[in-house]
Amino acid sequence: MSTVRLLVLGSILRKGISHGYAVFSDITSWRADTWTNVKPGSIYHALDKLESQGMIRSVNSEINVKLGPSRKEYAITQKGGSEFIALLESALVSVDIQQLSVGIAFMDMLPRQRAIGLLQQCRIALERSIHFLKSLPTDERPTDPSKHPELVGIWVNYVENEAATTERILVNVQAGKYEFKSDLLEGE
Amino acid sequence: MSTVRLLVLGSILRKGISHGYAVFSDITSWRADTWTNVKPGSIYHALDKLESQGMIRSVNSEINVKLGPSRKEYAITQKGGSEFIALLESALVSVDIQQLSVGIAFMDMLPRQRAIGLLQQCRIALERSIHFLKSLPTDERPTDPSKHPELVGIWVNYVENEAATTERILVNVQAGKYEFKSDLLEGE
DNA sequence: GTATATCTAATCAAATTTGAATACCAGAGG
DNA sequence: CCTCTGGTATTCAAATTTGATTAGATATAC
Repeated sequence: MSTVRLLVLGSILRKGISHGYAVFSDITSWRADTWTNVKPGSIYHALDKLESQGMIRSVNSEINVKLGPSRKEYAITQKGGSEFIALLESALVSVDIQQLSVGIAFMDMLPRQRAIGLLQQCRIALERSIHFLKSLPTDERPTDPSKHPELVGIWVNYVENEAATTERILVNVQAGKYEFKSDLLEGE
Repeated sequence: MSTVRLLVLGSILRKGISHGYAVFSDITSWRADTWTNVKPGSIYHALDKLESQGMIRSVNSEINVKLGPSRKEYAITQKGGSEFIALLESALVSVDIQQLSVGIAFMDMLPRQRAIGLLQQCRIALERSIHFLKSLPTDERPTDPSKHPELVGIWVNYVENEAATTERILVNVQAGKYEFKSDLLEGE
């Protein structure tokens, strides 16, 4: 699963009503040179797809009429809301750093406890992955690339680093850092 | 650029003559649960494309006739050899860990000095990336996801880790570790 | 000896992504 | 007022990737 749908739904949700170009500039402004190399084409495709699936519906808030050619504006439907949550939850347990990142970006849309639970699951998955990677045989004069010590090393490092990062976030979230949607309802 | 072409060319080069399924099992056996989630379809597509571009040509070494349905076998052409080198060099300077990994897997097909040069370039690019990421503003109560400290943190960590890994490999390669194609010609 | 699982090998339609192109509008400079 | 530049907004064809399916051959188990 790529992150485009999640990014698009999240971006629209944050704004209430949005359109392709706004989603695009949102997303690219969030870029860190590294993650999210999402191209405009993918976004418009995702929008069409999401609309045809009833996840978003087009609205026309004539409010924002200004600048340049006309836009198609969208809002999230109920179904789209559920889809967003589903995608978000699966991103937050992902071992893939791109997905995990997007999950972190939107984790505050979940109840804090739920986010904690998912991050813990993620931790466990990462541990398993480390264990697996460390079990791979290596060879200083590898017959095939898979046995190259540096190659295995890269991935052990990568996953260990991600595990540490996840752990740190988990600790912060558990300690009450950052504002979660749920905090507003119960706390205060 | 994805890594499929590089992986396919590299796999065929290592074997001399190969076919789709062999490339596929090669690649998946090299998997580390993490990288290279390359599906069969992509490989066969890449093979067709590479053949139509004259990078590989089909041969039939009736030598390996055994087991299961019949295969289409391929060998690398001169043009394909150059393409392989080009892809390999660009992978070795990539900041993307998937690409860098594949680059490491095949770096021994370059002269040692060339690999060192490319890894140094990669190091520099990573430093620049770290510098950029660290310059991004963050906010404990972020208005948009890009300012989330954890999100920026993930990427700083990720790139720093990759820089450290690259440095380590560089040191090893400079110290004469691993066998490079070029070593056989000059050394000994 | 015969069903059945498993490994080998490839294909294909559908979905997605890429990259380039198009078009609209506003402001700046001559 | 006219043209050029740059930001806004979307579209589209072509390329690639995905996921499921097909299918041959061999081994296994009954």
